[in-house]
Amino acid sequence: MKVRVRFAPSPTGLLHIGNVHTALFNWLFARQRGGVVVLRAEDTDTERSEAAFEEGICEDLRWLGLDWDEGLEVGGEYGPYRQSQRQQLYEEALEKLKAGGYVYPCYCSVEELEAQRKADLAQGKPPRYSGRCRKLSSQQRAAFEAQGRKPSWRFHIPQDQTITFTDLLRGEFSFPGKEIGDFVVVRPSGVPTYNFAVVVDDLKMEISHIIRADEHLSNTPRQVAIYQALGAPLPQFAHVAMLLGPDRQKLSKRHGAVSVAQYRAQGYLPEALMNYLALLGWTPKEGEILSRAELIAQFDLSKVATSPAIFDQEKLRWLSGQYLRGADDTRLVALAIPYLSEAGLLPEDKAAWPPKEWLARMMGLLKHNILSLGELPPWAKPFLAEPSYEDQKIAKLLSGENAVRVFTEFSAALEGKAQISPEDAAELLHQLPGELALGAGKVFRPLRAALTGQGRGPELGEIVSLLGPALCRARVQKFI
RNA sequence: GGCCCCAUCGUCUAGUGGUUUAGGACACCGCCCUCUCACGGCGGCGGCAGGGGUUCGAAUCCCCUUGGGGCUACCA
Repeated sequence: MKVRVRFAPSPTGLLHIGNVHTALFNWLFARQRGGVVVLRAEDTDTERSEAAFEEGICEDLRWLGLDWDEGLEVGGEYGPYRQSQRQQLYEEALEKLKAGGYVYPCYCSVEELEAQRKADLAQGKPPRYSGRCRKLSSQQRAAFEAQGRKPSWRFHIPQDQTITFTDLLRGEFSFPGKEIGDFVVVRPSGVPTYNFAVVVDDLKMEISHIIRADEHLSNTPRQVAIYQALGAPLPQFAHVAMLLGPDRQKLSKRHGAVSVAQYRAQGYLPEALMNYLALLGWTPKEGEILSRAELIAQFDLSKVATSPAIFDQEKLRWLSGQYLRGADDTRLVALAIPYLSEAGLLPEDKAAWPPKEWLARMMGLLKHNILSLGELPPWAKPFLAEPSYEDQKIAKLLSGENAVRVFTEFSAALEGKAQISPEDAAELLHQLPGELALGAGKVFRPLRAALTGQGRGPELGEIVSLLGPALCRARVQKFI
């Protein structure tokens, strides 16, 4: 069987980390099986759907490296790929359901239904639709129509029917029809509801495997009933566990950053995010830090966990650091530029920027100090701008009793040099304590303070080499 | 309220009846490296939710309880 999976976000907001988690599993599965990934927009919620959100979602998916073969922006033979443009298909499907006697018009207003629902709940009764419009005579229907009421269409589930299906991860399911009330399939406006549209789309698009979060598990029998009414075979279902926040509630805005865009903005590498997401609910046979290709090769849908996982920012940060350290320095320069510019550390005129190779050396050092690019600016400041010396501890180091001697000796040692390698700089530095008859800390700490205005950072020898003898002397001489 | 799903260190998890003094990773703590903070290396702390069964033997199988989550919408 040809593997066709789909990712079907609703464009009502930014790409959510929980959604992208299941999107990733779909993608890994399809890529591994040589299948097709379809991207479609579920925009039947016309109130909240926006074109801008759709574009943002596509952009974030691409950034993450989750490409798709068919659907939004790329087209394909099964289009259109936006539910709002598939009205014709839903109407045809509805006609089939009408012809088969599976649906009936319901004239209840939203207010009436809401009141009934509240009343049921208050009495401790299950809030299920009473089914009263099913028994309407044609005269009664005509009367409602005469009042100008437009009906919604409800799918009837016989009380004695049992709906069964198999989940790839969880086995057999069997739901008695009496647990499921008659549900709306098409609104009075003619717009289909999710449960109906999703089935029509998955069917028409010949989706073979529906891999989604388990919040959809309880809705699956409704969808199965529609498949059956339409005389269609069932796809394979796989309900993976959903992502939770630290408080074990469904991951939401309350938990801080929950959109891909936010992690992107904070300067996480896409491969780090992908790797981390893959580790949530699935464990590789070997290793943890895996490239895209390794993830695809090792992924095993049947081994995906059914218990929910908490999204742990700390581990993401660690992974991000791992990827940063392993990243190519030239690439890091390109990625860092927006953050450096934003912080005012690069002139607007590109011609005035330090050479790319020099910036690459800088990134080669600083990548060991950060976990995301967003943390870069403070560390980069001494290299791209004049350090500030306001910090009390720094000021103390600069005015320490031996500081002037250290600075004088250091400056003299660099005199006449146009440049110096990290190794030579380290060598030169290590001779200073002996020459001055001082402890190493008494020499290096004030020097670091004068050169960077900070008490921490890369190795001093590296700093001296990168800054160059002239700048180093100038910074130190201010305090002599 | 009804139905469904889930349950191993704080977190992600390995584990599918004996090979387990329950393994790894993050976080945390300590030590080493060192001019500092990191990075890196080494070590430590820490868990089978509870109760019944089944079995010669249970983290692993069954039941109950508890806890968490989801669905029950003219949201998706």
